[in-house]
Amino acid sequence: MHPAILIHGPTASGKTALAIAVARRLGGEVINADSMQVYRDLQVISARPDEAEMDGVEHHLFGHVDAATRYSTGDWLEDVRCEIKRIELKGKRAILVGGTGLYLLALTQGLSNIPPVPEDIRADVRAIAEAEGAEGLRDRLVPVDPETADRLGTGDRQRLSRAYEVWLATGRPISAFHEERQPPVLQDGEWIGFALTPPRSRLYQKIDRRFEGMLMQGAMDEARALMERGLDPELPAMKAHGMPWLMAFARGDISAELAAENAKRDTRRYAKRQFTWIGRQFPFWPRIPSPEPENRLRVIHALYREIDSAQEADYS
RNA sequence: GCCCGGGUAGCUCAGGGGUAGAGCAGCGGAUUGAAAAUCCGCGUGUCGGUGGUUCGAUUCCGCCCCCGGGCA
Repeated sequence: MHPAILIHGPTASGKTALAIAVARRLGGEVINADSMQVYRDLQVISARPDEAEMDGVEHHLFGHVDAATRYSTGDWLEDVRCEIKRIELKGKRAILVGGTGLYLLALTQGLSNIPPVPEDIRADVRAIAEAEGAEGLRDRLVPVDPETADRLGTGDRQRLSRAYEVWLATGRPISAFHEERQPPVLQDGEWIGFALTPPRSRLYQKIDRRFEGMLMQGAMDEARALMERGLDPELPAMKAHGMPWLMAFARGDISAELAAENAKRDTRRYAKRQFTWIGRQFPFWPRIPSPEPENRLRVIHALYREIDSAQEADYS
C-alpha cells in the first residue's frame, strides 16, 4: 500500500487547494478531516470545496452528515477507516486534509475503546451541568474518578461531563479507558503528515477576507436556512464559526458589522489554538511555512516520494 | 499665523513628581467520541520629540513636530 498523506494546518491556510493539487499530481483521492465540513448544511460557512474546486478529484466525507446529528471523533474514525480501505483497494493514495487536530491524532495514535453512552444518561448529565455547573459535575466525579477530576481544569464542563457520563454508563473511570488505546487506523509507516504554518499576520488577513467572501457567496442564506430547521443550538453544526453571530443578526439582535467582526475574531482565535496544537501534538510533522502553492507542492512531492519508493522496495 | 483641545499598549481611553493602568484586540498553554467545542494563564509600553527645573520628569516649564476644532 501507498502511505497516506495527511495535511493539517490552521483554518484558511490553503489546505483544501493543496490537497487537490497533491491528489492530481500523485493520483489520489481526498478524505475530509474537518469536523465542520462533514455537515451537509454548512457548505459556505465551513468553506467546503464545491464541484469546480474539486477539479475532478474524488472527495469523501464532505457534507455527508445532517446538521441534526451529533457527529463525533469516533464516528469519523469509523467512516475514515472504510474510505481508506476503499482507496487502498483501488491502488490509489489517500490524502487526508482538515483542521481538526483531534481527528488526525486519533487516526494516527488510536482512540480508547469506550462503549457508547446511552442518550438518557447523556441527557441526565447535561441537566446536572445546566443546574449545578462545573462545580456540581466535579463534586460527583471526585469520589468515582479522582484522577480525571484532578487532571481536568476546574471549569471544563465538557470534559467533566464526558468523564462523569462514562462512569455512569460503564462503572469504570474514563482514565482507566484512556490507558488502553486501540491500535490506530494508520500505523507508523503507513502515513506522513504535513503541517502548513504560514505567517500569522498574513493568515489573519486571509481569514478576514475569506469571511467577507463567504457573505458574498450566501453565508447569510445558509444561516437562515439552518435557523429555520429549529435545531438545538447546542448541536456541533450550530457552533460553526460565524453561525451563532449570523443567526443573531438574522433575529435582529446585533448589527451586521458586529456579527462579521465577531465571526472573524472567533476564527482568528481558533487559528491560534490550531498553531498551538501543531506545535505540541504534532511536533515532528514536517512544517511548510511557505504560502506559495508551488513551493508547498514541491515539498510534499519530494518528501513523499522518498518514503513511498522506500516502501515499494520493501515489498520487492 | 493666532487661540483652544489632544498626542500614554495594536485600538479606544484613564491616570499622575518616585519609570504606568482598564476594556477590546492580542499572546502562551491544555486537549482521548461536542474539538470550528471546552477550559487555564499573561499587560505586551522610548507615556510625540527635545531642552530645562528637580535627588528623581511620562507627570511641571520652554521650544519643536503631529492630529482635531475655532478665529483669521
